[in-house]
Amino acid sequence: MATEDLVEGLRRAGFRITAGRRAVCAVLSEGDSHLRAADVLERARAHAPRIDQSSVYRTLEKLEELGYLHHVHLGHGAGVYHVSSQANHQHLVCVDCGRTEEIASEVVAPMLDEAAGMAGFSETWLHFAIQGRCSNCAGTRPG
Amino acid sequence: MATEDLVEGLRRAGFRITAGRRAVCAVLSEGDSHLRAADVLERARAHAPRIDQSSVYRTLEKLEELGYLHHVHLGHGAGVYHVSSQANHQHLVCVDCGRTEEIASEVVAPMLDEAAGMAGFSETWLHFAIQGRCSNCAGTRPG
DNA sequence: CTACCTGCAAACGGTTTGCACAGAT
DNA sequence: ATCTGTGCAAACCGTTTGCAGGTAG
Repeated sequence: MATEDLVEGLRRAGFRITAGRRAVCAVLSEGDSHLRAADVLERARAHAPRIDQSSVYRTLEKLEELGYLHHVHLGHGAGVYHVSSQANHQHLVCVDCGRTEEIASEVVAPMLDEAAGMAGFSETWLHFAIQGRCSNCAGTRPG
Repeated sequence: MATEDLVEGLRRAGFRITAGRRAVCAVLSEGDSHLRAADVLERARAHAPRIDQSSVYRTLEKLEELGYLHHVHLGHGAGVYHVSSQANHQHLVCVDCGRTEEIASEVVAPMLDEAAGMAGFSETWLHFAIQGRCSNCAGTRPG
């Protein structure tokens, strides 16, 4: 998604366009997944040097409310942000070493939708974390 | 799982058995899922009034290392603890209201195992969170 | 001009850690 | 007697909030 699409989305929702907001949009449009708020802050400062973390959080929150963005807490640390249009995928997180692998959506989406539907849920985020033990760590510990 | 099983597990692993550790084990053996550390603390104080949160965390950590316990961060707040033998299930978490529904494992386990296996993961935790929008909240927001 | 937005700093909730003492072995 | 575990308090991380001043509209 292009910077201007995000900016325009904010504008249309009645929000003012500031240097900081534009910077956050620019960072998100770079295409990287799994950005933590701190990453967004760091990169946004390349465009808007005086931007503060609070502004980053506030902008991310607004973009998320508008549906341009999701965030998940993959492990036990900071949440990671995704622009919504990026290819859907799931995460496998190794509980031992923290390594994460992605699984393409097609593998799990149909089952997820069905399971969610049974409970009356809709608009399931096809981006979440499954915990497990990766191949490196599987042998090193009793279980 | 009975209190004594957990206590015995700690003992066999070389840990000393204190009133606090026994209290945490007792709480966990009550059978409730989704206990946050703060819940465990509160209930443990019924058995060991002077126990501190730090001891609760330390004991939970040890039980988790021994494989008796898992914990997950279902939403954006505190993590919840499960004793491993409890019936496996997944969680649907509503991103709007926080309501959580459980899905029995059989619905999703086969697919999960397959997906995890493709990435070389094993011992997948069949307990994690899927985010979505519950039936109550689905209509109230553009999306 | 006047809301809205900002940077700053401080509060916050959940968790972890350093310490000196208590207590299990 | 020894050394692990404890309670306490303070640090910590990620996130949120109150505020007075700044700026988009």
